[in-house]
Amino acid sequence: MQSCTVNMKKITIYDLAKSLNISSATVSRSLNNHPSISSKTKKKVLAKAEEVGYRTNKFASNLSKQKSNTIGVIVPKLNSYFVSSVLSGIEKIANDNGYNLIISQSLESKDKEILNAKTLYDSGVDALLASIAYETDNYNHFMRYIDQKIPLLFFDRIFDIPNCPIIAIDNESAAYEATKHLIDQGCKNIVHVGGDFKRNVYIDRKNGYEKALKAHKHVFYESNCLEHNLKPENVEKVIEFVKNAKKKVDGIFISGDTLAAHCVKALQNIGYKIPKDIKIVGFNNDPISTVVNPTLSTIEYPGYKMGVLAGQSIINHLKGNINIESANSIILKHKLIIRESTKN
Amino acid sequence: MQSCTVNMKKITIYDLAKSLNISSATVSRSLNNHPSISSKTKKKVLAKAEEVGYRTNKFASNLSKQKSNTIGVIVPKLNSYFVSSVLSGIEKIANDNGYNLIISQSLESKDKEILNAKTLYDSGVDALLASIAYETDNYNHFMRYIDQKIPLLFFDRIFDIPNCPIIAIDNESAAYEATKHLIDQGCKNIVHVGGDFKRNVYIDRKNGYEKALKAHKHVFYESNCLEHNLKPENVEKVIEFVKNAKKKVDGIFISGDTLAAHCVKALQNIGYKIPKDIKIVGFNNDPISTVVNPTLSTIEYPGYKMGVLAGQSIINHLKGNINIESANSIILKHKLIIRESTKN
DNA sequence: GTGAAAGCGCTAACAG
DNA sequence: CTGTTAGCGCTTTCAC
Repeated sequence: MQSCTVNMKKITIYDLAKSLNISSATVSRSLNNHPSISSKTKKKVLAKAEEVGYRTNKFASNLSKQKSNTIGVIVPKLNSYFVSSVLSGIEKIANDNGYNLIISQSLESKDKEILNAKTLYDSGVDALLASIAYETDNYNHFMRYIDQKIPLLFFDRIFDIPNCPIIAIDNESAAYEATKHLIDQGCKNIVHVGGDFKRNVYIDRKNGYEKALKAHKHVFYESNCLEHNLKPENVEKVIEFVKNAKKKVDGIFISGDTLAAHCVKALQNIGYKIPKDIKIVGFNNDPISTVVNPTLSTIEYPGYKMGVLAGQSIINHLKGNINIESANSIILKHKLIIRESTKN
Repeated sequence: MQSCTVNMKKITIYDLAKSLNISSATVSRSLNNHPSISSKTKKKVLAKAEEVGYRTNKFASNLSKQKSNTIGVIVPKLNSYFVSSVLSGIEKIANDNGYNLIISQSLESKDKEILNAKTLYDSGVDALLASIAYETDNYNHFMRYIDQKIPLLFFDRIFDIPNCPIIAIDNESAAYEATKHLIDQGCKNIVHVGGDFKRNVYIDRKNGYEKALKAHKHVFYESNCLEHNLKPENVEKVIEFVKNAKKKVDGIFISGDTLAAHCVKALQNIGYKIPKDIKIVGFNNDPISTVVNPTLSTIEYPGYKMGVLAGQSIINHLKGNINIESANSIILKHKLIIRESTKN
């Protein structure tokens, strides 16, 4: 590796062409491994390029080719265990396939999401992967992608747009299993704490909770469903609810491990025994769930895998391996993990 | 918001120019809010642009302007609480200032980091923010940025390159404080578990640990320093060490909360009382540290803030507000947070 | 197998 | 205040 200490001007294919006494077209073709170039010239060009440290100018190339080798990603927020697992998977696949990732976060704001979608469009991303914000209630801002036939895939927090692939888990049946597990363990009055019930993820889970109750001859009370942003700061709301409940709460299904873990601690602080008095199931299988005492029963939520599949799926689209019209929905398997917080 | 269902061709400034009977230059200037255009024409152009759904082509613009409004980021790995906090901060600032972020992860591999650095360079990032991989042992692959005067900033895992700004915390004194705290609490034989001691972050902490011991008349043993990748899977190594230690271990300073939390649990499982038998201090103030029982004393490590500052610093450079030659190092304040795991 | 030349869409120096 | 024009660096069609 030569360390180039001279502050050299950026060199172009013309420079290469000149110093080799060939045309810039030949240089370009050689660099792109075009079949109709003799391997001799190719070698010559490559060697020279290496020698002088030539690096292609992607703007020019993209402008000319009208594609960017870049995939845009919009997530609700970056600093979440689940999201960063997904991103890690996406990045792995993208990178392995020579794609760059432009990542932006909506911070759960619809306006920011709209802006992000615009910016990424302007940036000429070849495809967009999105997981939508709490606030977002329509998909107008994504129509541009669809109109321009830019592959668009939603993961986790999804919209059901015709012909638009999605990757998610079956939140409803996951919630059903979680709730059923609590029922099986003998819980008589199970409370559900979920995120914004406008979002597919959370309304699906609520529905699963409801179905499980009804399927097992429990009464479903709307009032037993707490809508909550799932941040640990708000653990008090849950605690208050439990304390003030007319009928003793003996089971809680919470749509997030971090909050669940904090609930465990907070409930213990005011004298409840977990799992004896109250059994708790979380969601996500965050690392936190194995550390809290008692360890937390939860739903395994395959973030990294979701990212990998999202990446592969969109890249397949881009490479034309899959007919983009045949929108495929991928539903990943979840898994109920039973730990101490629901033991009998 | 009009939903354009027709699959329209992408429109350019020439289209706008033609339909308004003005020159493309005027359109361009209007779009960029150039001072020397009458607000009347500006309005006209903007209106038309909005009407027909014009979006600027960044490749052309970037090619012409030789800048991309894009900042590259290389992190060791995406799925870490600390990293995602930093990224969240960077993204916030970048987005507020109209910059895109291209994010890539080295997965702690030197080769991948080199490749990422190349790719981002090719992608024409205006600046690069990097936190280096475990494996990386030289900065040749960053020289290109320096040669081309592309602002380069290291955060957290840093290299000391002349004139290259860094943002980090004072790991040595943080470790010193953590160790001193254990000493103050009466620990007589304190073990240190750190990451790869080649990395500044971890060697600095080790040095801080050593200095604290020596400053307080404790003997420093190299053999009491465990080099470790800090993944919870390897908690056994720590446990084995503690069990087999000739002199009873009564304090552990661990360079990461996740591992520390798992150590707490694992040690409890084999009969140790925390903090009575062994006191433990972690690092990072991850959410996990407040959930483990006993809660974990740790060093607060301001990830989000680090990201914000990294973003601001690099954007200031880019905007020319700060002389790029005056490389400024920002050392963020850390804070020892005392919780139950070190109580007496 | 290689070269010439016309773009890709936008910017900016220069002219008016 | 606005228009003309020459690039930015690469790709690609059409010739040879």
